[in-house]
Amino acid sequence: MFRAVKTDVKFPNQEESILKFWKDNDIYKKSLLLRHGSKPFVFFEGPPTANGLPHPGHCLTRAIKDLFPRYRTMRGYLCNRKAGWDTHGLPVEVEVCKELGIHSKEEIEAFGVEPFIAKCQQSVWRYMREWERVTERLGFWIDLSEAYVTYHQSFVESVWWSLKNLFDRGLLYRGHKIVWWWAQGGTALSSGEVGQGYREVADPSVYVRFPLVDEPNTSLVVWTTTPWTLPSNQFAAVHEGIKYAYCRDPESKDTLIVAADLVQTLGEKIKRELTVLKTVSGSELVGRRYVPPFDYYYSKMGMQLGSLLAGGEQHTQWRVVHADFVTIDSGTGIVHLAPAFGEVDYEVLMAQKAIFAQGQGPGLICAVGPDGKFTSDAPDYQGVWVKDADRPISRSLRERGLLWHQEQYVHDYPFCWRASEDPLIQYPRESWFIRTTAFRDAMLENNSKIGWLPEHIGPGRFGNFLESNVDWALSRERYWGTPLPVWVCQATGKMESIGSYEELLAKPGVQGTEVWLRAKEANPELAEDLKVHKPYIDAVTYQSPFASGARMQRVSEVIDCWYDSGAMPFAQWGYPHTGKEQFESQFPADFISEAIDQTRGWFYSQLAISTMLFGKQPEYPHPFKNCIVLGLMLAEWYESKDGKQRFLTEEDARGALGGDFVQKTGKMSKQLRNYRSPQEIFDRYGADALRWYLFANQAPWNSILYSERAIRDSIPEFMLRLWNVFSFFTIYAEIDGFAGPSEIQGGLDQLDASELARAKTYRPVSDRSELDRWILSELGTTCRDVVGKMDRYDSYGACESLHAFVDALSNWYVRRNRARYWSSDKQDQDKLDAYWTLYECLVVTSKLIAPFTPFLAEALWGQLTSGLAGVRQSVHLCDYPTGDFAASDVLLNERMGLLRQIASLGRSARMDSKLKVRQPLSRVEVTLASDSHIDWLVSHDDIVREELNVKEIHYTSGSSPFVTYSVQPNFRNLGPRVGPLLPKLKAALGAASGAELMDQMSRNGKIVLAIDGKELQLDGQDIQVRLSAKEGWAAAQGKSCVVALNTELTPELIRDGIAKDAIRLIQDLRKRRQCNYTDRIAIKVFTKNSELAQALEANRQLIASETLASNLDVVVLSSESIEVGGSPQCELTELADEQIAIELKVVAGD
RNA sequence: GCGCACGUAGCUCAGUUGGUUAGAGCGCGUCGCUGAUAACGACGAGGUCCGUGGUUCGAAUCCACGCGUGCGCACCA
Repeated sequence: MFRAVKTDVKFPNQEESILKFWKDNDIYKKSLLLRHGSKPFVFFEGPPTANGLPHPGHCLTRAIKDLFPRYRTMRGYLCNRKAGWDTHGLPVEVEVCKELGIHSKEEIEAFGVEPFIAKCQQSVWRYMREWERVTERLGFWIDLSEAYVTYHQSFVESVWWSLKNLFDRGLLYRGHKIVWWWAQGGTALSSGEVGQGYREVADPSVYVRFPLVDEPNTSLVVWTTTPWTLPSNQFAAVHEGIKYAYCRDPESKDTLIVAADLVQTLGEKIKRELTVLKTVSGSELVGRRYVPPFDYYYSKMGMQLGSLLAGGEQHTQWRVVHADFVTIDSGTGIVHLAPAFGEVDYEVLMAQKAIFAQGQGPGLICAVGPDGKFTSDAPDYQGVWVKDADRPISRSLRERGLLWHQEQYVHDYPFCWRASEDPLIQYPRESWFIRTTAFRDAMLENNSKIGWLPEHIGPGRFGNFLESNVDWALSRERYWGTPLPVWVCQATGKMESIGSYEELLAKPGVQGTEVWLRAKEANPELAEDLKVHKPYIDAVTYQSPFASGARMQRVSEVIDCWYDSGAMPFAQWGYPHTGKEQFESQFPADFISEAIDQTRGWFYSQLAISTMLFGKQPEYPHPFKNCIVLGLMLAEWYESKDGKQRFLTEEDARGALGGDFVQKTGKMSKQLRNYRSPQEIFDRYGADALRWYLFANQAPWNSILYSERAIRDSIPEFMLRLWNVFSFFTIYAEIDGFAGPSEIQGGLDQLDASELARAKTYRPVSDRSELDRWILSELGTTCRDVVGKMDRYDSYGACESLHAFVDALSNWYVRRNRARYWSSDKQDQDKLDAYWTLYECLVVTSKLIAPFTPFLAEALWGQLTSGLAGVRQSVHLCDYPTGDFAASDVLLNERMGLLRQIASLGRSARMDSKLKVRQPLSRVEVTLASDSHIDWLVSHDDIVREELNVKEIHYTSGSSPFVTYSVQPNFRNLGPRVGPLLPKLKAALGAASGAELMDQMSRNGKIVLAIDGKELQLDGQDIQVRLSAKEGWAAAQGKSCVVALNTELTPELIRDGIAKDAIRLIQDLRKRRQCNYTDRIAIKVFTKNSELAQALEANRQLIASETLASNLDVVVLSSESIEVGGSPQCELTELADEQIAIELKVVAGD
């Protein structure tokens, strides 16, 4: 038995109770148990950091991450969902520093590394509760209790294992790298941080002469925007393929060498004509020696020679070298190289070093200290901050005649994002790298096999990123992170890597473990996991295998926390120390999803690590097969026009500013607080509303507006419409005592059609009325469509399908069928068919929407199956409907679509002629372009008659007085065949009489035309016929039909219209008097107009039955007033422009 | 500066391998329905498909250039 539900449902409240139901009954666990042993669908959770509050963007990723696992689970897969938390790294340290009111490394050291990391460890859980609440409230089913945590010992050891693997294969190395250095803060910054701080500035740029050693009065001219790097010059670079010109400058005694193509540009710059003396190719310049502008190093090493590996000797530096990156886009085509202060410069140095015998090549020259000030190497500038040295250096060059030209150069330059006055410099720093460049091709190949959504990410953004791969700078000179598991022999400097804590303890002569033990003793609260962290792990040393008596000591660095996240596919299981089985069954992932900012983050770290560790075992792609790359979520807010009041909600703006405000959109910003907390959305509209909005409004990779109004608006168009259908069903099912599946003998499970078919009153679909067959056919089509789309990860398309179905169900099936539910015979088979059909639609729909709006689905399922023994406890324990239970009838769908179109055109025609639907009309003429569906339409004319309230309907596909025909070529067909003749053909067809052409076609089966003397035969497939309504008719036209109304009103039609109006008035009265649906009433109508009375009398039967009136009196009053005795049951109103009074009395309840 | 994406109605977005009348929802306007009822529905107005040029019988769709927006990369000396 069904209980009527209210239409004013409060979704948020309903969701809260469903959350409780899920929790109390362990539904999520059951959904997994149910699929025990099934084919796995593997999902990886990209770990969020829980040391900040979750924001709306996280809701988007979490909603998508929930959708597909739920769907696959219902499709019969086992989808484990292990949560995870990213817990290491600079963001955590920064957060703790803020709390402590410190920020430099010295201050951290002073505070103490030990208490510092203890604070870090605690801080990562600060917002855990909020995260868990948002996760749960959104309906994101994921196993939070089994979450992996990147600081846990097992995770750390797993990372160690992988690093040891790379180390042993020679892929993890220590090297110098040029990093972005914040000199004032004494630390390198990550590329992300650097990217935050770019700003446009004007820097001095100088053109400097480098005189050649072996060619008197001849100089190279180089250009640089960082004069302060000149004292550290080591090479000048040219490109072998570029032509260089020897030129004479009238104001310079030297002959100058610059790129030939730049001679003119440079001449214009200095406003003097440069005369080209000769040109040489770059390769002829390579190897030439020059005198650098400062002799701090040159004076000592200028003559230094080194032995070449290839034999012979060469000067170690201050030579011209070739470099690929040299272009003539700017400067002079000759590049000053200061390897200490530029990454590409540094690479050149390394390459040069490599051609010399060990120890014979050039070293790195660096006249600047880590504090960004010149060292004693450059005594003239010692202690001067590099940027402050630009000016004196230029002056010195000018004084010595080396400065050929100087100008301002405007460009973007990075500054510290936390101290925005401090420019960053590139600076050499020793750090650890992973040789990812050796795997560039492998990563590209692996990438090419990944199913990216949208597709262009693969070859586009991600592929490009891989193409320009550089070795992964792994180490961080910080505190809170996975310690780099490399121990160094204090005597020989030889190193080895350790793959686990146990392995470490098994080393000979281990010492220092007591540091941890003592700390733990002193503070038993300390998490056991901290023992593999700084500073405890640093204390552990062992006997060196490389030199007797020497100790092995860990290097001081921790690693980039992105490595942690990229290692999660195996580290989440502690693999290979533990969890071998889980790893093997849960790798690679079938599906992951994050926003596009993870391209260089988690997507890359995963792919790189996986490719390096596992190669082609298993086959590519791994570690993930499919990835939905989400767009960024944007904020929407309102502000006053003068911009004084900003970041308001729409409501607040309206309240505070009247209508005088503007809507703004932009990036979400924690600082600006330009978005509302997801919790507010949950409380006001519910999680399903948010989910549906996110899924159904655009393809997931588009950026999406987090708009409260849009979220609210997404409710009525789908969820509420479905709920109203459900409510309709329950109202009548209760009235009629429709038993539904409770009458079924034997076991019930998922209420599939086969189970329902066992009910006595359930008839085969083929025996039911056409509308029933139609909606079930649409249902089957929808199931297949949704499944096909979801299998392709097209959630947006699936929502479209679901939306269209709910629309058809609500706005056609239910609307056209209402009368069937009102029939007084409770056992009427047609009525029972209607119930069963609607019931089945609702049951299947609740399953279909379960992954999308899990709460609404659960609410529907719960009430549709209430009291049924044996039925699955939750819709999420059901199998997803695939549509194979009902043969879908494409022809029927098409025909019903046409019928709906005809109804719509009819309404349009009525609108045009201002004839409301309640006024019956005598006749409708429908003219169709083709006769293929006419017989069917004729057999269904009752539907259209009722829908359009007309007495008669007439279909034709032949000539019609309401319609003109025009014939057009079928371009798709004829295009390839007649090509260039098409425009003329089109014109010819247009010029001819449409009716005549159609005549010809029906007589001969073809049309023959001569175009440009060429005869063309067109058959039925080659033309398309268009209809249009002739002027002067109340008609409306669609693509393939025209609907025309006979607008003539006879007295009888007018009477019928009056009756319809009367019915409506009485119904309205019933409602206002709060009659029950089943109450019988007695009606008295008072009027002075006898024609009106006649109209009512003539339709007495109809009015009485429609309004459940057991008595209908029409009283014609002759007196002046129709106000009758002030009876409380009597009401004054208007009917057909006449005043009347209606008295309504309830006679009996049902 | 380079790369990737995007640019379609007032707003948010769809638009299949190019096919000649470009769609949806919201908003707006008009109206209807009234036994789902503080719900619902219909109809309508509204478009130089960013611009220019090209390919083609035919371009929102393909190509080139430009403009604008977003994101990423980058002192390419």
